[in-house]
Amino acid sequence: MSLPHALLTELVERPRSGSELAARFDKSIGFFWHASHQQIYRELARLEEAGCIESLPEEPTRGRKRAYRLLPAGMERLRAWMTEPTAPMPLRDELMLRLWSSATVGADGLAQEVHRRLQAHEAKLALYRSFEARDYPDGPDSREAALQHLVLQAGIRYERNWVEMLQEALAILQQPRPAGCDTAAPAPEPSVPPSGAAPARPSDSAAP
Amino acid sequence: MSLPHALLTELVERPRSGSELAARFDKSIGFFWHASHQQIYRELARLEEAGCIESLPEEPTRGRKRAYRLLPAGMERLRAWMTEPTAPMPLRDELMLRLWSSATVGADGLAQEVHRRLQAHEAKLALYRSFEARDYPDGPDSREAALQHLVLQAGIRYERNWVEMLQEALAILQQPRPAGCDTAAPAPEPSVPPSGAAPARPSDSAAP
DNA sequence: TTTTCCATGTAAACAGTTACATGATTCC
DNA sequence: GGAATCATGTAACTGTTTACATGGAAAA
Repeated sequence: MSLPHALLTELVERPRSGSELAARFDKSIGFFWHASHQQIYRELARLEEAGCIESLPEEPTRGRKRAYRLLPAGMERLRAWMTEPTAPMPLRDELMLRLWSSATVGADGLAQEVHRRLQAHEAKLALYRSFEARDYPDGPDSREAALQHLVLQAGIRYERNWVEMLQEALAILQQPRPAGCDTAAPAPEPSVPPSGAAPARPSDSAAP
Repeated sequence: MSLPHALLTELVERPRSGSELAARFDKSIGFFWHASHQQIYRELARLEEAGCIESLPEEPTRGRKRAYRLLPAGMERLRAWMTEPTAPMPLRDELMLRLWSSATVGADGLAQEVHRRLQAHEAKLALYRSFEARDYPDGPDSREAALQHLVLQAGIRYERNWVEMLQEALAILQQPRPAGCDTAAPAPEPSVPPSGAAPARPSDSAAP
């Protein structure tokens, strides 16, 4: 239930249309929350019906821009939300699952996939760092800027984490084989090791 | 589409029942993929219908344990999945969104919430580290153990990231106010400031 | 036997994704 | 005028969560 509040926050500053909001979700807010335009339009309709926002061009027009303005009820809802408890969002990633599976199933072709993802995360890390260099070049920021800077730094750390992780994963996947295939060539893999072959099964005891 | 493959992976070693699988999702796999027991039972039914697994006690019994065994088709599906491309999972967390919102709406009571989350992540970090100390006490692991160790390390890094982040967030939230009002006192917010007023608005230019 | 807990489910609501549709604007 | 693009939607599907229901086993 975070999307409506993300939208309300964006409307505090000034009225915006769905496409403007969608564009902002690809930039700043997108560091830690993503939303497609379909989600945004649907949520805007809900918020309007709930009396949190109002459409400025009053008649519903398809194809023409339609800005929404924050109403007092929306501001109230936003403030109430700020003090509610949050639940930690668990780490959830398919590539991690595959690395786990590869320990029991075999690592055929996985190095290639890991390498692809590594490149993607490196690119994103570089992008975020360029944002940081451009938008926060000087020392300590004001309180407001510091909070937004912190959010960007979270994105940077997250990507850096992935880069380091995947580099280690590559090292493991390529370790038993000699050199020469660390960037582009897919690592040759042992074809189907027997299922019970893994000597260590820490997962069986990985809880108190 | 990762849940079925997570289940299939768990069934490679030996047949397991729904509750056994659910228990494992709270431990090892839970570091990077979570699933409730409802999801698991539904997915097991699907996998059985698809011929990937088979139920050992053949008649469907409600209330009694029901182990599933991996079938060749399931193993095939698992192997095919290992080479498919993956999409990076974007960072998505509600507390980050609130930190962002607090820059424009005000930070009332947020420090309290940040502190609560900080404690939760510290606890989880300590738990994961204890797993690591117990399950991987000695030096370098075998290839299989190294992969599973890496997954645990990813969880550790993820939690450590959060701890560092939230500590900084606390420092920011408590910095400008001398004392006493960092958790309860309302921050006066500019009621609809003119759009260009903020000194730093990196979000407006945070894209190439 | 009654209670309690465990294991297996069912049902409904919601969030998010994908594919597609339509009206307006702009550019040639 | 026609094509391309932008802005706003609709519809269907999948995945996830929440709440509840039921049968069996074990314990009191």
